[in-house]
Amino acid sequence: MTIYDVSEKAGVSIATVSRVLNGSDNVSAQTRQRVLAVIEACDYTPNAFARGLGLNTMNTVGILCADSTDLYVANAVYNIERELHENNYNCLLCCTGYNVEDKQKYLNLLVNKKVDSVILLGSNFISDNDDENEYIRKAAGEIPVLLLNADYDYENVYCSICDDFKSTLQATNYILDTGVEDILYLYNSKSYSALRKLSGYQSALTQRGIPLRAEYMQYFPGSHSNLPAVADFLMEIDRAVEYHAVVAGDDNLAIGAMKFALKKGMSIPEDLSIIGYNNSILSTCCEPELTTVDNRLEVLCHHIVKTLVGILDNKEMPQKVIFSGELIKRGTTL
Amino acid sequence: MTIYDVSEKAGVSIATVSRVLNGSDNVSAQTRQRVLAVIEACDYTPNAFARGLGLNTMNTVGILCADSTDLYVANAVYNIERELHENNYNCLLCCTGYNVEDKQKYLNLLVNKKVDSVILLGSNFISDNDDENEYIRKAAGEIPVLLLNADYDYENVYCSICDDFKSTLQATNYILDTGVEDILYLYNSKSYSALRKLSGYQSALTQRGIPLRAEYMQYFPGSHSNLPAVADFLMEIDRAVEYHAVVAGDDNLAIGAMKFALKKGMSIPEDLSIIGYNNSILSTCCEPELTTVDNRLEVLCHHIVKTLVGILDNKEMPQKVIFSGELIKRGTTL
DNA sequence: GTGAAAGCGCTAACAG
DNA sequence: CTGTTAGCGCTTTCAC
Repeated sequence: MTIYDVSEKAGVSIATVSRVLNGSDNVSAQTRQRVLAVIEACDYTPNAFARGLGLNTMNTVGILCADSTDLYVANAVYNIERELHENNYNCLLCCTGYNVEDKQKYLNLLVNKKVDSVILLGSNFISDNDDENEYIRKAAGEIPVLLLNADYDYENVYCSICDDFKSTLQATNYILDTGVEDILYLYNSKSYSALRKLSGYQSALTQRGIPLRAEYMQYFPGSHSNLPAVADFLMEIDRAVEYHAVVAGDDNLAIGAMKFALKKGMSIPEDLSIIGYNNSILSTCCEPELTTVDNRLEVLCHHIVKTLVGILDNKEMPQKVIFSGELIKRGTTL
Repeated sequence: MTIYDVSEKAGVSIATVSRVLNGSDNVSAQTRQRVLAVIEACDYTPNAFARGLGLNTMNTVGILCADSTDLYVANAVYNIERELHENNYNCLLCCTGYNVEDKQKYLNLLVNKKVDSVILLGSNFISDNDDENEYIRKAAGEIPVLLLNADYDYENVYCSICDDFKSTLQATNYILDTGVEDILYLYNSKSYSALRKLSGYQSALTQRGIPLRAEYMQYFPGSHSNLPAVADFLMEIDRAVEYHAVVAGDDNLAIGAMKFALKKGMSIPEDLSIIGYNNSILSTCCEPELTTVDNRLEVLCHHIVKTLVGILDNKEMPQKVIFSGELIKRGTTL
C-alpha cells in the first residue's frame, strides 16, 4: 500500500494525499474526508524511508553512553528518551564502552545514519587531550552535539552541566563542619566531571588551611559495580592512611566504603562519615541510608531535551547551562 | 556529495560505485582502487535514507521496555545493544511505561518506522486478557517479535525465557530444607513471569504438604524502586502474619525486607531468611549480602540476539527456548 | 484547491 | 567487468 494506491482509490493525485497526510491547509474539507476515509480503510501508513529521503530526517536522535547499566546513565537515558518521545523523536541508543576508538566509530556511525542530533552522556566522552576530541568536532560539523555533564566549548556543541565542583566542595565542608578533618576522597574516574569533584574536595580543605595529602586522594582502579572490590581496595590501603570520613565520587564507591567500615568494625557515622554522589537507588538500600549529592539529573535531562528541540527548530539556544547540585542529608553523616 | 559525484570524479558509472560500496566482486582491481581513492578523498558516505528506501531496511531493531531504569531491564538493554551492534544492527530504545495503550502506540510506531524486528523486554508486555495482546499479533504480522522472559505462542513471535517457576521452587525448597516453614512470598508485579514465580513458591509448599495461606503471599502495590516503602509495607502487615523467611520477586523487594528486619531488630538470617531474584547490584550492596536467583540474563540476551539475527537471515530458529536460573547462595540464608 | 512532474540518492536487473 | 535505466515512495514546486 503506497501513496499511489491511496490516491487512486480516493480519486485524487498523490500530491493531494501527501497534503492531507502532512496537514496542509490547501485541501478542501470534502477531499480531505475522502482521502482520510481511504487511509483509514486501508490502514495505510507512509513509508518512513521514503519520507526520510524526501525530508532528510527521520526524527531520530542518537544517545551515546559508555555503559547504560551505570545507574546514573540508566536514569539519564530513561528521562531523555521519554521526553524526546513526547517531542516526536525516537532514540538510537549506543553503548560504546570506554575505549576512545569505539566511541569515535560509533559517533561516526550515527552521523552516517543521519540522526538529527546526538547526545553524549557523561564527561568521559571529552578527553583532556584535545586531539582525541576531533571526532566530536567533526560530528558537530554535521549535526548539533549535546553534552550531559561535560564541558566543551565548540561551535554547535551544547553543554548541560551540574556543578560538581561546588557540590563536592559543599559536601566536604559539611563534614569539616562536624569537626572531622581527616577525609579520604575516593574516586574511580578521571573524566572532566570526576576531576572537578576532586577539585571541590581539595578546595574545601585548602580553604580551611588543611594541607592536601596524596594518600588521602585514592583512585580505585576497578569497576565501581563490583562493590566488594571497593571494600577490599580500602582494606588494602588501610595501613597507609587513617581517616574518619570519606567523600566518594559516586554512591557505588560510598557503599564500598560502608562495607569496609563494617569489616573493620567501625560504626557509621560515629567512627566514619560517608558521603556519596548521585542519589541513586544504592543510597537508600543501605543502613544507615547514605548522605549523598543529588545532581539534578531530571532537571539536566529536561533541559537538554528542551535545548535539542529548540535547536532543531532553529531557535537560538544557550550553549552552556550550569545547575547546582543539592546535598541530601541522611544517616551516614553526623 | 552523492554517488553521482563520486562516479563522475572516478570516471565510472554510479552502478560501479555502488558495486564497490557493497563489496561486489564484479569490479576490476584497478577500477575499485580508483573509486575507493575518490571516496576516501571526498570522505563520502552513502545516504542512509536512500539506502533504506532501496533495500527496505536500515538495519535497526526496536527495543521496547516499560522502564529502562529497572536494574534488570537496564542490564538487558545493555547486553542486547552491544551484541546487536556487533551484528551490524542499531537499536531504537523505547520506554513505554506500564500503560497498555502507550505500549500499543509505541509498538505501532516502531513498525511504521520500519524497524527490522522488535524486542520486548519483560513479561509485562503480554496480558492475561488476550484481547490486549492484539497489538503484538499485529506487529508480528509485519516483523519478527522477540520476547524476553515472556511466553506467547504465535506465528513470528519468539520467546527466550528463564524458568522462573523452577527457580523459585528451588529457592523456596532451599529455605524449607533449613527447617523454616513459615515463608512469606513478596511480589510486586502480576506479569506472567511474576505469577510463574508465585506458582513456584506455592508448589514448593504444596509438595511438602504445607497449606497455602493467602496472608503469606503479599502483593506490594507501590514501586519497587522505593526501598523504604517496601519496608514500611512489611511493617504494616506485621501484625497480621508471622514468618521467618521471605522469598521475594526481585532483589529490590528483598532489600526492603532486610530494612524491615533491621527496624524490627531481627537478625538475618537467624531470625529471618531472605532470598531475592535477579542477582542485581543490590544483592551485593547490603549486609549480609543477599542470597538471590541469577536468572541468566546474559545467556538470555545472547540467545535472543542470535535468534533475531538468524531470523533476519532467513534461517529456521526455535520459537521458544527456556533456560534455568541458578541460586546464588550468600549471607541472607542459613 | 488540485494535479503533473521533477527530484531525493541509492540498488539491482538487464544489456552489452 | 561496466553502464543504462527503472524503480523505491514520498515531498514539493509550479501550473492551472
